[in-house]
Amino acid sequence: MLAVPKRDRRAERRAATRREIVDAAWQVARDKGLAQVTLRDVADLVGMRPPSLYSHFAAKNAIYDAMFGDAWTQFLEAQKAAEADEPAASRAALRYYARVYFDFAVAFPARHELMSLHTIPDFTPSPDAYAPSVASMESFVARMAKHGAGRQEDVDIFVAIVGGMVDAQLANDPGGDRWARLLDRTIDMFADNIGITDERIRP
Amino acid sequence: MLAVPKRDRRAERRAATRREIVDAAWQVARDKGLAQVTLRDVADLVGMRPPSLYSHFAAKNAIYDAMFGDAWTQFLEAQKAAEADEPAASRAALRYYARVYFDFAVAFPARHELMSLHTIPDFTPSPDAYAPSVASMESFVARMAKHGAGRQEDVDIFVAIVGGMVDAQLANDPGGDRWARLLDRTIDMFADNIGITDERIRP
DNA sequence: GTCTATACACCGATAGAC
DNA sequence: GTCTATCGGTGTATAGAC
Repeated sequence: MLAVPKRDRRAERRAATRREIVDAAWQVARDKGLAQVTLRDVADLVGMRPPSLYSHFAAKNAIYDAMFGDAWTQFLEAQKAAEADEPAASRAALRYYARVYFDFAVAFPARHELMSLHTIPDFTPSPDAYAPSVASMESFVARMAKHGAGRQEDVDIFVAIVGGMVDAQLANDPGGDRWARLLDRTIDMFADNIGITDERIRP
Repeated sequence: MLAVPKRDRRAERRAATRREIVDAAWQVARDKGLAQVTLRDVADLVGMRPPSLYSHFAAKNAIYDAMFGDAWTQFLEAQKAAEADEPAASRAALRYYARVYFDFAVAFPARHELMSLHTIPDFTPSPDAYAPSVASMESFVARMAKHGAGRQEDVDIFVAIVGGMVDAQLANDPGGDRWARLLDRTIDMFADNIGITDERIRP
């Protein structure tokens, strides 16, 4: 027997307020940096006093937790949206997966810092917030497997080198393209190692 | 005309106290994390009151700055010490460079965080503290050039993928060897791409 | 249920006595 | 050079107004 989908206006309002708070926290993170998010700044943006945030989140880290889940959900959607233009050829597909992740990360460094670096003291994502990250990884592994790169070792190397290119770009040439230009060639290195025989970029 | 090297006992004592403070800060970073270093904890370890630290460092970030220079000086020395066992064959040499950096970074995560990630808010290394990092990079580029991998693009990719392996290891398998085991194969990918023809590890 | 007012402990930093 | 005292700012907890 199915539950009747009765609307709960109170719950809707609560969820909307939580959304407002998380969005405000994103804005502060974008403007001042992830670690510079303070409850006072967030409260100012949503028109509350700082302690009022505790009616919606148990602690500051609970806001980070919601942001973490939010960020991976955003990437999951970006991943799904990117399916439409996914190339059929294996080498081109690998380049495309790397580019989708790279561009997503570089577009919003504070978000990438929260998603991938473990830089916020005493913050560990909850299982709920971690779920979209796992879903994204599972979807990614399935696609890698289609191109003969689904072994854990292959995926581990791919994830590490793409992450390394992102971090090098953000740390050493923020706003530039010094490592972005080298991404295709780096993925070709990987594709050669896996044994993919499509056309490639010469060093 | 050479300056007479006259000893300055006052300056020596000052330098020794600075060393004590920096070492205490390293210990706190090792025990609690880089961002968890507080002036109170450092002062406790050296037997001072927190404000007394300001007689030796202008600000907390000045301590981080000294640690940054210290860390890269340590790596510079590790690099020099590793020269003795450097393999002659190019592929083996590249693997060796990567391993020296990887092991150094993984041995002390908080130090690596300070050296490579830019995770401390409002901290930018001073030119003085940056100098040993530049010296280390110049020495590294010269060695890469000996093996035909001295172009900026080659070095950029090498640095990014080794850094990516380190970060993946520390973030996803701290204390383990899931990415450490894949480092040689990853460097082989790079060596193949450069056109080095020594023996290699098959995927 | 939601928000405010108040308070607390801790942080980096400064001023001034000794 | 080191101390005490103190400042403004932070995350957090709680009592109570509405």
